Parts: sequence; C-alpha cells; structure tokens
Amino acid sequence: MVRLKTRLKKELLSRLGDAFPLPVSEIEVAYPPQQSLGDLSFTFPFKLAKLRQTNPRQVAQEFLPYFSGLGGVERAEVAGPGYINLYLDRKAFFRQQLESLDTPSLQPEEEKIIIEHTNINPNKAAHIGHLRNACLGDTLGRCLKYKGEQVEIQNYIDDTGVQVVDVVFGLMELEKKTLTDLENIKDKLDYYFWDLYARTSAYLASHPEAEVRKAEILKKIEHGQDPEAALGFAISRRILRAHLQTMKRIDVTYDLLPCESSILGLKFWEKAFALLKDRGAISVADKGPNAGCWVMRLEEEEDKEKVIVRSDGTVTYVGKDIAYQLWKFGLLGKDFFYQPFIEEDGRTIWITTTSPKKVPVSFGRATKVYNVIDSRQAYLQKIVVQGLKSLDYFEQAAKSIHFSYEMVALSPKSLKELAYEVSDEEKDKSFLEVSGRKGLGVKADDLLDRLEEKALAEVETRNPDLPAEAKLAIARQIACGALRYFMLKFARNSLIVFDFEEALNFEGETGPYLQYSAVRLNSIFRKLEDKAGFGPRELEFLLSEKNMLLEALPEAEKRDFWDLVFYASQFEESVLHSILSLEFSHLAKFAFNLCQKMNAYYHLYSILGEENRDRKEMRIRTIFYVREILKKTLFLMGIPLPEKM
RNA sequence: GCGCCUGUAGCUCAGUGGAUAGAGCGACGGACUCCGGAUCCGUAGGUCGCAGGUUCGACCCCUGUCAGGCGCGCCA
Repeated sequence: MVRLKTRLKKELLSRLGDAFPLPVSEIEVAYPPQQSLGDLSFTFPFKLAKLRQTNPRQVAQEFLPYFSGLGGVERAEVAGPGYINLYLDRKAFFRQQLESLDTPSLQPEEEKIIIEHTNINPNKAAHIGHLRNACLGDTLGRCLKYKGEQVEIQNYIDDTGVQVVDVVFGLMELEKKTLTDLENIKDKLDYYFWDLYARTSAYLASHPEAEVRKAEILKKIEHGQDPEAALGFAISRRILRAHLQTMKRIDVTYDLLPCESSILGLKFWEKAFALLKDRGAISVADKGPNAGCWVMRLEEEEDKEKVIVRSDGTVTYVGKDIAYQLWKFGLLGKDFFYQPFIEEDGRTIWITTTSPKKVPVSFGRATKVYNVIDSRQAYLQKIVVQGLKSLDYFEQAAKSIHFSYEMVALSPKSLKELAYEVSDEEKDKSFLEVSGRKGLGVKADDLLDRLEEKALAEVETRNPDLPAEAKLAIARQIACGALRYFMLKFARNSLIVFDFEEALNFEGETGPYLQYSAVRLNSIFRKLEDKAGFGPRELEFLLSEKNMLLEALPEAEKRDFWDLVFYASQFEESVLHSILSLEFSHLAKFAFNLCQKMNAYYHLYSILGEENRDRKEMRIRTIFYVREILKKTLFLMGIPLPEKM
C-alpha cells in the first residue's frame, strides 16, 4: 500500500504539472469510510477551494480528468462535498500484493540506531513495569529492523549505584551473610532480594545512623574493595542473569549490556566533564543552595539549574548518563572493552568491562538513539539532550529520542490479591504505584507463571492427547503472546492500572485471540493437504497462476473478500505509522482488526467444503495472503505462533 | 507555584482536521449433524469533562476553565 500510494502520487504529480498550485505534501491519500465510496480518497479539493474561494465540489470536478487511466485505478469519481475517490483494479491489486509479499517496501533512513531499554536495577526481581518497558523497546527494535534499519539493543546495568549498596547493606548487616552464604542460596536470587531490599529500605528509613555504613559500602564498591565490592558484583551479576532469563521468556534479548561500573572504571565521566567544561556548558554555582556544585541550565527554564557534579566532587546520575549518551553517538572519544556474557541459541550477549580484551565486535557510533524510559524521567532526559546541545551536537540532540511511556500501577483489587497492607495515606488512592523499595508489585516471573498455568489448563482440556512437553511449550507461547499483546494494546501515554483478571484473559482483544486466529488458518491449510491433497506444491502453483477469477465470487462475497484483503494490505503502513508515532497500539489494533475480519470471513465462506473450484481457489489465495500478513504482524509484536492451541 | 500528560459507552480503552465517533469486557438474545466455540452474529448502551474560538469541516488545532495523574533532589 505504501508503494501504491507513492506511485499514485508521483504519477499524478507528473500529470498535473503546473496545474496544481499546492505543495506535494498537501496531497493526502486517505481511506473513505465505506467500501461503496471507493478505496482511496483525495481531499485536496477542499484545500484548493479555500485558496481560490470557490466550491470544493467544483474543484474536484475540474481535477477529475487527471485521475482517469491512472495505473491500477479502475475509475475515479467526485463524492460528497468534494472528495475525489478512486476505485482500484482489485484483481491487479491483489495479484501485485501476493507477488510482493516477500519484498518490503520500507526504506531505512539511518546508518545505525541504538535502542536502550529494560534497564532494571540489578538488586531485585523484575516486575510488570519492567515488562512494559521491555515489550515496547523490543517491539520498536523489531519494527525498525523490518524497516531495514541496523539496530543495536542495549540494556544499561547500574551495577554500582546506591540500590546495589542497599542490598549489600541488607545482606551484610541485617542478614549477617558472607559471599559463601550467598553462593549457597540456590533459589531464585532475584526473589530473595525482592524481599530483602524491601526490608532493608524500611530499616534504613527508620535508622538514619546506618547512613555512615552505607556511605562506606558505596565507597568500597566504587574502589573495588572487598568484601563489599565482591558481594556487590556477585549479587548484581546473578540478578542480571535472572532478569535476562525472565526476558527470554517473552522473547526479548539484547546485543550489549553497558555497565555503570565500566563507565566509572574507564573514566567516561571525566572525559565528558572535560568536554562540558571546555564548552562552558556547565559552571560552578557560587551562591544559592547549589553553591560549590557544577550545574547545567536548561534552555527554556533560565531560572532552574541542575546539579551535575556535587560539592563533594562526585558525579550525579545525569552526568553519567550524558557521558553514556555521548558514547552512543561515538562522540566521547573513548570506548568500552567487551566480553561475552551469555552465549546461547547461536548468539552472544556482550557485556562491557574495564580490562582490555581483543574481541571481534564493536558497539556504539549510532546516528539515532531511542531511550525507552518511563515518562517520570522526562525532565532528566531533557537535561541529557541539553548536554548534547551545549556541546553543539544539535543533530544528535535532535536524534536523541526519549521513548516515553506511562507507568504500570496496581488496582486496589490486585493489592488485595498481593496481600499488601495498605497504609492510611494510600487508602484513598484509586491505584498505587509499583515500588521495589516497598516490595510492592507483581513480579514478572509470577505473572508469567500464572499465565502459563492458565494456558496449560486450557491446552490440557483442548488437546489432551499431546505429549506433556508439547503442551508446556504451547502454554509458554500463549503466556508470552498474552503478555506482549497486553503491554502493547494500550497507548503509551495511557497509565495501565494492572488487574489480574484483565491480564489473564484469553478471550476478546488479547494475544491468544490473535494466536488462535493464526493457528486456525494454519489448521485449514493442514486439512487442505490431508483431506484434499492440496499441499505446498499445489499452493505454489496456484499462486503462480496469473489468472484469478475474482468474478467467480458472488457480490456479497466479493465485498467481504475486498474488505479483508484491502485491510491486510495496509500492514506496512501500520508498521511505519507505529514507528513514527512510537505508538505500537496501532500495530496491535491492526492485528486485532485483521483477525476479526479474517475470522468472520472464514466463518461465512467455507474453504474445504466449497464445490466451485474457482471460488475455492480465490478463497485459498485470500486466506494465504492474510495468514502471511498476520504472521509478519505477530512476529513484529513478538507474539509466538503455536502449532496447535 | 511552574512544566508535562490524561479526561470518549456501566468498566477498560482505540480513534492521521474529512463523510454516520468505534472495539473489547460486562449485560441480554442467538449460531450451521461444524475448515476447532480461545470463535461468530445480533440488541441495549455517547451532550467525546465544561465554555468560547479558528475552519467549508473539530473528539482531534487555539484560549480559558474544572477534575485527576506525574515531574520540578547535591536519589537513581
């Protein structure tokens, strides 16, 4: 469809020549609200009429002749108050669509794109908020790759910050445990620390004197002194592995894990600091509450200053982030060292390190960067971009995209289910923020477990004869599909108030519905082969046959056929739209609508049982086309396609 | 106080300035001796928070206003 629209515009423009006084961008190709009004719709007569102060319908009439005989267009007519509507040559259109299934029409625009997502502090288990982040980031990556872009996925690991310090404190001071004790904890370590982190936070809040010990731990971790440093390292690495394991369950993976320890160890900040100082981008505040700090000012808010370096000389989180962002664009003049962290399924996840290693990989040097971070961090992201601007990297600043999304919160009902004790001030709220510090949240693995369990029960009743292993594999795919669709179906600015019942639903607008639709399509093809001997070879032959008898279909069916096929053909447009608006709920809606149309279609028109050969062949082409589009859409959303359901 | 976001059916949410505002859930009523009922079809349900403005045309843009959320740390 993207291809057709561009071609039509181009053809039209060359015909119009100077007769058309408006810029090309004003030629908008839309879709009429009903099939009976045509397939494509031009609205420029309205704009032109305004310019000329005449009647839009008159303008439309005047330009109508230019539309006759356009390639692939059957006829054009003026409709309503001044639209020019096109009716496509359906047979030619469908044939073209079938032929170009394997050749995407989207074009890459960047040399290299980095997406940073997930970024879970390695001191506790992943929760539903992290799942939303990972699903959005991963889907963006899949879509950009489909578009032809070179994409690198990074998951930033803050392995030295105060959050890790907190759990080291908890382990040493509250639990009185050593490194050996830690190694003897064989259970899920991320779960263990979920509880310990919450307990430690509560303890620290009520024991201010503990701050001294905390500061000591932080210092020792930063300077690599044991046992604190070794403990911090052991904890963060093991929890990181647990996180990667969790993300693998929803088919999310990474290319590189940049660590804060590397940024500190390799003195990235010192380099960035020198650059910023040279440019005068940051300055020492000589008075006010920030006296003695290096601060940066925001362009729009002159009165506000953000501390980058504290009065004790240590750098804040934003400072490190500016250095990291500079590195992503290859502007820092320094690089990490790398080593493999996990090697499986034929691919390697790399991690940064401070010790020189010879490796056959390189990272960074992107021309565009997406940071998938929730909307609460908008202010900080703005400062990072400001850092680039103040170094005169305007192009990179413009291509530093904060992929912002709203958080996942908990409904009162789910609080009850989690047996969370609500404090008085929390009582009146209609939802509560997930908080690792409070130990309040739905752990990612718990949710996935419950989804799997429910899916497995369904599979047991529907496919009791399958081997246990196959049932489990299917249940996992369904759980993944359910979760990913759930995280994608909401617009990113929509706050998700998490509710178990809603998230565990497999009916209606859900991932399993999409999977089921695709599975049913596959099942029809399987039956075609088993019962009618219509296998891959016959299918290939049918598709290569140029002559399709669209006219063999009755009028009503022709309309339904076209409605389905024409909608499916808008797939790439939907992908592009999602990328441009960073709104993957569009893609989710597209998939859902496509399935609805598809399900209604095959309900109405039998494929296996159809006696008339021409009709049967048209229907096979149709469901084949839709299946292929659906498969692509599911893949881009990271929703697996089970064999059976 | 300032900044950003949100307000659409009972609930949860979609909705490129374009033609009659749509889904799902829930409710109610149905579906072929059937290509799998995780499906399909139908019914009910709307002053698109409110008030102005711009426009040939506004859920969409602008202004104001009300309500809710989130930011505005020498935390990350």
